Amino acid sequence: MARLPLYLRALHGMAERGVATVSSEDLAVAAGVNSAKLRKDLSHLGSYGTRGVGYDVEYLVYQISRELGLTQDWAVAIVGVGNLGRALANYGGFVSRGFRVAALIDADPEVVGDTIAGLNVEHIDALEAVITRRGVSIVVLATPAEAAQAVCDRVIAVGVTSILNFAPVVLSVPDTVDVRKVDLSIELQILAFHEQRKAGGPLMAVDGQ
Amino acid sequence: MARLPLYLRALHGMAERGVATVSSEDLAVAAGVNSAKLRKDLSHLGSYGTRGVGYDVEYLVYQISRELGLTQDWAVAIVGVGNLGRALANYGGFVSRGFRVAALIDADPEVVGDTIAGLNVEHIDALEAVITRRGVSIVVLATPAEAAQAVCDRVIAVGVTSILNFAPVVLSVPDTVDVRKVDLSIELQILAFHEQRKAGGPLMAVDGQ
DNA sequence: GCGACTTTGTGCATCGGTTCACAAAGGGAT
DNA sequence: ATCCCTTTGTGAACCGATGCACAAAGTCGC
Repeated sequence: MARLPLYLRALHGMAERGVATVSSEDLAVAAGVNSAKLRKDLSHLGSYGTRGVGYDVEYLVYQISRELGLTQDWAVAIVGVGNLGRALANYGGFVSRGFRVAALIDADPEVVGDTIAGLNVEHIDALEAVITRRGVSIVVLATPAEAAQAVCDRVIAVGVTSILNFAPVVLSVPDTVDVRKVDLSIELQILAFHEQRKAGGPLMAVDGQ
Repeated sequence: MARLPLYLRALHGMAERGVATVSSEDLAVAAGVNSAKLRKDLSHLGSYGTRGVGYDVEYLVYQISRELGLTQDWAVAIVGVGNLGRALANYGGFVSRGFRVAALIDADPEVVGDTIAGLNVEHIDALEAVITRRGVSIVVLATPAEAAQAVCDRVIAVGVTSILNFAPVVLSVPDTVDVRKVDLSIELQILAFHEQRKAGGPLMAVDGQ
């Protein structure tokens, strides 16, 4: 389920604060979900709590981490080292959760060779070689929209099946490949939509007759 | 609906390529959705196509833009000018869709006073004043997790009701306020989860007995 | 050891969204 | 003008997710 990372984050916070045991109700509040939903998620995942007590925080952290595959180390390549790619390379949230930025790749000769976040930026020509050699299994696309599909095709050709796409295009991929999309501009547009609703809905413009 | 921005992007591309009219089927493919869903979305929004022909691209662009509120100019403030905040400030995708970055705000005296993307970074003490004076209606939170809730409370207090949150925390807000969350680390965790599934599911570890 | 209380796990009803499939509507050719 | 072909708009079945409510299970105090 897509909510497990949310639970995991809440649990990590509790573990740090020394909480040993937590009820579904409390955890649900911390994660911002319904408690029945949370219990169903956890039961579906096979983990057991103790009736009358709750869930053991440590044990649950371990179970969810294992389910999510965070007990292993994932090598991530970031393609496209513009402003966004740079920010991602420096983002601390990746490392802390079992993800390791293993390669930075760009097409701009101006950028290739630079050192960012301790990594050497490599040329797009070496894309396939770098991915294969470093065992990269997840690729982050932070390229311009025009370049995204081509890069996508190339990384799929060398066996990558998980892609996080920041480029504002709909990637076409075989259905053996998972793509997750983050489009910053779309998020803002959705907010603007709701904001406008609050302000009284779309104006009653005299439409084309 | 949350899919309107997707349609809009596809339509913009078509308009640029000189396409005058488009069928629900073609547009659905371009946006990566089912054609019946698309037709239902569009009909629900009140726009009309022509049976036997399809939709007029220009007209549809206008209708959707109006529905999303993109005919007006939205002032956005970015709070937290770290790597991510900087990337967002420089991101071209905002401006091109009716969003204007009207303010950059940070707490770090080292950063305050810098000019980024043509804007002066202002101090967090001036948060309320800046938001009010510049007519900011959407706030982007790119602060560390610890600071997010406090900033959130302050901007809500001066009337902001739309927040785009990049900080990895669950914000607690009154339900008159819309919050959209983008958590980069969670996206990667979901990919890792699927990736692991493909590789044969969680290992059959000898669990705690 | 026993009873009252707490909390999990889940059956069931519900709900919203998705998809299918088709009738109604319009365009174009003859 | 009429017929056929294309495409929309939507009724209805379907599906998964959600939330309620409760029985089963286990703890804690006495």
